[in-house]
Amino acid sequence: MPELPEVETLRRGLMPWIEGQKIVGVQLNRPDLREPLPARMAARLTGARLLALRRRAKYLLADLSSGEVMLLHLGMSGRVLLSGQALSAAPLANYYHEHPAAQKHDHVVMDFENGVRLTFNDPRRFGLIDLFSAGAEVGHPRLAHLGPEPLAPEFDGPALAARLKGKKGPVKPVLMDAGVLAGVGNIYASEALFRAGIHPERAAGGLSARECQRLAGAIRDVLEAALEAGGSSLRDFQQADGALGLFQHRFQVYDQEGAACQKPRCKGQIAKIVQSGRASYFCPKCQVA
DNA sequence: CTTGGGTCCTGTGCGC
DNA sequence: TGCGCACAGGACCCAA
Repeated sequence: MPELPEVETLRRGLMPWIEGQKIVGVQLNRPDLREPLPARMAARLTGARLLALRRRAKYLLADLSSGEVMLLHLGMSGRVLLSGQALSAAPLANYYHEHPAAQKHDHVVMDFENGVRLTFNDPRRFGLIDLFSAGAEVGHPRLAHLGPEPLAPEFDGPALAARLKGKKGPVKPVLMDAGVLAGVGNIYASEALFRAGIHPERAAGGLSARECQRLAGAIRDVLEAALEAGGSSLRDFQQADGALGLFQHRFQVYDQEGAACQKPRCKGQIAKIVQSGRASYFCPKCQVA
């Protein structure tokens, strides 16, 4: 499910309930996700206090009082569920107040001292959990080679141009390369190119400074719009299953093949192509090759 | 070095 | 209604 806005929405949703809380119990229902779970994971987590919850790209990073950092990635199908009596007073509707019965693919369950329970569910198991000492974060193989954060204040047209320089491949898959730019996935790559009016098959390194300026702005705008939708869904949208971190968002091109282009006065029809094995959506009329 | 393709895994939705 | 297949929001690994 998750791209950067979903992960950030999840981080913001979890933070008030687990930050500063001590982990009092950890239940592991299988030894691995995509990779084996960290050695002695339950013992290493139990008794530690979760000091802060950060995000880098699509990774959540939890700083623990034990001096270790827990890294969590949701993969394609990962979800996090919060439950517990402590949430009864919450102004938020989309939490369980009682612990629900265990579901299929509930792989990791963590209980905090305030009674809040965090459940990680991931059918496809492309998710990842790692645990390492804080000093090992810089240089962690999953984090060391990530590109810049698109929501960081210093990310702008020239910064994007520098990342795309010399890249001969089509811009859409290049945008999805986490080493080029962190956190932009298949949905928002298409959405951003549409907003910027740039064809997904354009050579990444061939974009003009002006186009890079437009594209950088479009990436930031679409991510922020999704974040805003996530934030409001968190407050207002009650999900049937209580799952946190997902929200309905109206995409302008993603999964909209055949729909009318939403740009004013454009009579185009959204098209779908496959690039590097992933679906890309665009308007052939206003995104010129 | 880049780039494209295969791979991990389960669930869902579509066409027949 | 059942069955088989294509495809799904990520990201690594490897061959060319």
